[in-house]
Amino acid sequence: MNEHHVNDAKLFKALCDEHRLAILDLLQTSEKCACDLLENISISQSTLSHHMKILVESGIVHARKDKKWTYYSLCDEGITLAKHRLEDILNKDTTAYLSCSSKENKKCAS
Amino acid sequence: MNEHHVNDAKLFKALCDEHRLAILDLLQTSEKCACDLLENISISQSTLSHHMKILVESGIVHARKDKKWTYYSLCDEGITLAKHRLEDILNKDTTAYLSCSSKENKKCAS
DNA sequence: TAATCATATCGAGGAACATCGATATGAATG
DNA sequence: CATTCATATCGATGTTCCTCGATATGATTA
Repeated sequence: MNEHHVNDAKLFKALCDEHRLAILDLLQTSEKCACDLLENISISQSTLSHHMKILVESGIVHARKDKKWTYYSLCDEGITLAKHRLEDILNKDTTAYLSCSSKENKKCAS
Repeated sequence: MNEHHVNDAKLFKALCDEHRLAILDLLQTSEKCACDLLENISISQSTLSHHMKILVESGIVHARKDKKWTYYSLCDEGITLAKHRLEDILNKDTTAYLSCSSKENKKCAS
């Protein structure tokens, strides 16, 4: 299994949960602390903390600690990377070198 | 919970598995039938069929039946949609109207 | 320094998912 | 028309993930 695919799968797993998408939505306008997010999403505090960890580890969100609070914001670098990875995965290769597999024992004529 | 987030989560779930990413990689150069894909990925036939169903239902991949074979290819419309959804989710809102929540009982000064 | 507040971590329960072998379906072939 | 081939579906199993309450941590406040 290609290691890139494993890493890309991890990246997109951060976007697989509806609560995490809602959190990203809230972060679009500005940096927010955990208590701000918690006020707007119907999940427990421990669950929010779990989701924030996944978002931060994906590189899409940045965490900043100040006094008692942790502030979260969208991270430009992670976002750019995610977009590029999606481009690579979904862009058709227009320089295709073969129209089908090169195996000789193929029974399938595509 | 916002219905858009539920739908977007479904879309990105299609990209969450390393085998599905490997399949998309194989489809970049050209349309492939299931047996072509099976030759290049170390999973069982029933598992491949399961993954293809998820990819097709996500709209990213198109399936075409001809005689005994099913041919799969990247679907331009689904790909465009996926890119747009990622843009919407990850693009910072530069027309932000508020720097923080408007709740009055906030204890957090962000 | 005891109490309170914001957040993180832990452990458990349950749901969703990937995987497989067995089997079904439906088309081609001898 | 029985067999083979390509793919889909089913049912079971193990793993991953979301969720929660309880608790830990670490900073602020009375």
